[in-house]
Amino acid sequence: MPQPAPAADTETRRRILSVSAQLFAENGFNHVTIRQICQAAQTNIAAVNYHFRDKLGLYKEVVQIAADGMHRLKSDVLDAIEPQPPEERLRNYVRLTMHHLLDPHEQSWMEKLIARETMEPTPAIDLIIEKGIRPTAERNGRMVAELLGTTLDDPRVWQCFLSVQGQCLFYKMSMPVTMRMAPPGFQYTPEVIDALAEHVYQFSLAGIRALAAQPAPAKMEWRP
Amino acid sequence: MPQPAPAADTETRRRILSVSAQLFAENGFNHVTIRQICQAAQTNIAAVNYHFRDKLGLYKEVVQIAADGMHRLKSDVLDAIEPQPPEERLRNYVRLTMHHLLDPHEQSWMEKLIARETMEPTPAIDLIIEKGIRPTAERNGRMVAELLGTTLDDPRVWQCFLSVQGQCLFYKMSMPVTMRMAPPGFQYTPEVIDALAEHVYQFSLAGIRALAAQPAPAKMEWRP
Amino acid sequence: MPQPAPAADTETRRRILSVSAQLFAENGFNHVTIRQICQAAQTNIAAVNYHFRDKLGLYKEVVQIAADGMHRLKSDVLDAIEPQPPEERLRNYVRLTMHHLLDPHEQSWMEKLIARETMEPTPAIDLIIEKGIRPTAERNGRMVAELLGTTLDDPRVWQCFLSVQGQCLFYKMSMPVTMRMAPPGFQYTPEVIDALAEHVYQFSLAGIRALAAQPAPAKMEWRP
Amino acid sequence: MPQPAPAADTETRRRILSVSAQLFAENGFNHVTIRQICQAAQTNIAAVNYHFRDKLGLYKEVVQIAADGMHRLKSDVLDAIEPQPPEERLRNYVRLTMHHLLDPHEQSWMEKLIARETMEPTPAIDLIIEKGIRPTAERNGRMVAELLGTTLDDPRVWQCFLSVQGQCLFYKMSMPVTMRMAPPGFQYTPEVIDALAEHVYQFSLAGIRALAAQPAPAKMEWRP
DNA sequence: AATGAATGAGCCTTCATTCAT
DNA sequence: GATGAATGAAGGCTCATTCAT
Repeated sequence: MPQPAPAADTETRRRILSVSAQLFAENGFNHVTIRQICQAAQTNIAAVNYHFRDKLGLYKEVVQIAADGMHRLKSDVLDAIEPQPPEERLRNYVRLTMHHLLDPHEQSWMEKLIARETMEPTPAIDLIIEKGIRPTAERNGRMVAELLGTTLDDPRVWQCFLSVQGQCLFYKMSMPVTMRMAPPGFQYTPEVIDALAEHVYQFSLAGIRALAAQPAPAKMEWRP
Repeated sequence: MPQPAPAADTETRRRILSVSAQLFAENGFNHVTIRQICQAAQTNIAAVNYHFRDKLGLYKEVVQIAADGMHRLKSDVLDAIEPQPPEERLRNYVRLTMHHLLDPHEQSWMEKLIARETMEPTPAIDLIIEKGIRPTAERNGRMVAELLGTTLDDPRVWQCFLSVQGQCLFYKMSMPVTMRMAPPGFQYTPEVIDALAEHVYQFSLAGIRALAAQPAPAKMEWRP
Repeated sequence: MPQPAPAADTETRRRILSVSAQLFAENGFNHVTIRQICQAAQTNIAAVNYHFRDKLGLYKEVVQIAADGMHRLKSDVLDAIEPQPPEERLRNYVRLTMHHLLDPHEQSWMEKLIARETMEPTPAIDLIIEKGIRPTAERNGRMVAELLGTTLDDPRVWQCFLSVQGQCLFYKMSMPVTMRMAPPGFQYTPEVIDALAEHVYQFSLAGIRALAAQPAPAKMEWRP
Repeated sequence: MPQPAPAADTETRRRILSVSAQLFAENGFNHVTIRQICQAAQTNIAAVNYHFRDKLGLYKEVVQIAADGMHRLKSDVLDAIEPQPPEERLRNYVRLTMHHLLDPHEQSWMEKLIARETMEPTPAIDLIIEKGIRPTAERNGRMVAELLGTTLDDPRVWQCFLSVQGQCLFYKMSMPVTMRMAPPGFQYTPEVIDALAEHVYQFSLAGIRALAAQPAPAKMEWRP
C-alpha cells in the first residue's frame, strides 16, 4: 500500500525535513523551491513527492513540528513560572518569551516560521492555532487574571494579555526595521534583551494594576 | 543605449500605479504577477516594463508613494493632537493610529503595504524608513517625553513609545490569527476599535507614569 | 487586454497549428508533448501558452479546424452527388468516402484526428459532433430515405445509413490489423479502394432494398 | 545476471493481472499508471517490475490472456451455431457477437482491450492476431461461403465477412459518439441490441445473396 | 507613447524504474 | 518471495522580460 505518504523515519526523510524547516522559516513557503531543498538535503527531486506527496505536504509537516515545538516550549515556560508569586511569574514570562524571540543564539527556525505564518498565513495556519496556541491559552489567561484579581471571563484579561504579548512580539516582527534604525553594530545581546524585558515588565505591570483598579466590566462568554 | 524610464504622467501610467498599489498591498510583491496588474489596469503586458523598467521598479515607485503618504498622514495626526493636553494627545494618537490600522473602511493600501514591508522587507524598505518613519520620529518622541517629564535623550522615551506602538501594530500584524480565534462573525467595527484603543491608552498611560516615577537612567546619544 | 488568447494570425501561430495538427492526428493528444510541437514548429515552449492558453486550448483549436474541414468535405460530397439518381448517389457517396478515408495520398490529418476522437473522445468531441457531424445528418439521411422510399422519421433510415457508414469506417478503423493480416506488400491503391467501394455499394444497395420491401415499422421522433 | 521474470503463480501475481486487465481495457496502456495498478491490487510499486519485468511485460501478459480468451469465445460461438442451417448460423453469429460487444452486463474486459488494440495497436497486437483472430479465420469464412455458395478462395467471401463484421464492430467503436448523439437516457439494453442485430442480419443476408447471384470473380490465393 | 509577439528560465509534479534489503 | 526507499527523466505550465514595430 504505497499510497499514503510513507511515515517511516528514514535518514533521507529526516534530512529533507531538517533542511526545509530552515529554508521555509528563512524565506517563506513561496520563496523556497523543491530544488533548493533537495539540493541542500543531498537527495533527488522526486524524494519530496515520495515522502510528503508534494511541496505543501512537506510544508504542513514542518509546520506541524513547529506547532508541537511551540506548544512544548510554552508549556515549559508556564511550568517554570507557575510556582512563583504572580509578579515574578509575569516578569519571567516576559523575559523568557523575549529571549526565545530575540536571542539570535537561541532563536530557532520554529519562531521564524510561526511568526511568518502569523502574519501571512497559509492553509497550515490552523495547525499552529490548534496545536500551538489554543492549548496554552487558558494557562496564559490565568497568569494575568490573578494579577487583575478577576476571572477568565473578564474581557480585561485578554486585552491585558494581548498588550503584554503584543509588546514582546512587536520587537520580533519589526526587527527588520528596528535593526535598520538602530545604531550601527547594535545587536540583541542577552543583556539588551534583559533590559527590554524588564521595561516591558514594569510597563505592563503598571498597566495591569491600573486596569485592576477600575470597576469590572461586563463578563463575556469564554471560549478555550 | 538604455533609455531612462519615461517619467511622463500619462493616464496609463497612473492606472498601473493605482492598480498595482492595491494589489501589492493586498498580496505582497511576490504574490502579484505583472499579468494581474496589466489586466486590472486594462493595458498590455509590456507596459510595466516600458514605464517602470521592471517589476521592482514599479514596486519601488509604489512604495515611494506610500512612504510619502504615510509621512503626510502621521503629520496630520500629530498636527491634530499637538494643541491638546498631553494625556489627550496620547489617547487620540492611539485612537487614530488604530483606526487607520484596523478599520476596514478607512484602511488604505498604504498601511497594508508598509506593514508588509516592515515584517518582510524588500530593497524598498529604506524608502519607507527614510521618508515615512524617520521624519516624524522626533515629534513622536516628544509626545511621550512630555508625559514622562523628561527629554528625548532619555532611553525610557523610546522604550515607552515602542511599547505603545507595539500594542497598536500587534493587532494589525496578528490579524490573520486573531480573526481565526475570534468568535465567528467578529469584525473590527469602529466601536470595537474604539474600545481597544481606550484599553491601550489606559494601559499605556499607567505604564508611562510608572516609569516616570522611577529614577532617571543614564542618558543616551540621540539620533534623529 | 492580453488575457483572451490572441487570435491574430501570425506566422508562428500558423506553424504551431499546422505542426500540432499532424502530430495530434498521428499520435493522439496524450502522446504528443508541447516540447515536440514547439521543436517542430521552431518556436519557444511558451508560445503555445501565449497563443492557445495551454495544450488543451491548442488541441481544441486543431479539432475545431478539423470539424470545419470535415463539414466542408461532407458538404462537397453531398453537393457533388445530389443531382444524380438515387443509386448513383449511394455508389458515389461510398466511393468518395472510402477514398477520403483510405487513400494514403488523399488522406489528411483531419480524418485521422476525427477517427481518433471518435473512438477515444476527449472534451473536444462535442465540437466534432456539433460542427462536423450533425450539420450534414439530415442530408445523409435523405440519401438513404429515398432509396428506402420512406421518410426521415422511419428508423430503418438510420439503421441503414449506419450500416453503410459502418462498413466504410470499419476499413479505416481496423487498418492496423488489416495491414498486418494482408499479404505482404498490400496497399490501399485507388484501384483496390474502388473495388472495395463497389463491393460495399452492391452489398448495401441489396440490404437497403430488402428492408424497403418489408412493412414499415413505427415512426420515431426525429432529431436533427 | 538478469534474472528471468519469476513465473510462479502466486496470489499477488494473480491479483496484479486481474486488476490491470480491467484498467488496461478501460483506459488503454498509456493512461494507466503502475501506481494505479498496484494500489488497486493492494501491493507495492515494485511488484510489477518484480513479476513482469516492466509495464509492457505486464501488458503483454494481459493481452496474451485476452487473445486466448477471445479465441475460446469465438470457438464457443462457432461451435454453438455450426449445427444450424446457414441462415440461422449468420443470424446467431451476428446476435451473439453484438451482445458480446455492446451489452454492458456481458461485456468483458477482453472485448474492450482487443477493440483498443485493433484501433491503436501496441507491440502486443501480434499476439492478438496470431492467437485471437487467425485461428478462427477459416471457420468464419466457411459460414459466409456456404451462404454465397462458393469456396474460401473466392474474394467475395472475405469482403462479405468484413461487411458483416464491420457493421457489428462499428457500433462498438463509435459508441462514444453514438451515445452522445442518441436521445438522453439511451442505453444498449438486450432488447435494443437484439433489434440492431436483427437489422444487421437482414441487411447482410440480402447483401450476401445479391452478391451470390453475380458471376463468380477470379479466385485468389488463400492464406489462413 | 505604446503594444503584440515571442522568449528562456524555472517551477512543481508525475512517471516508470531500480536498488538494497 | 517481496518490498520500502530512492532516482532521473520528462511533462505541462507560469513567470518576468525583451524585441520589433
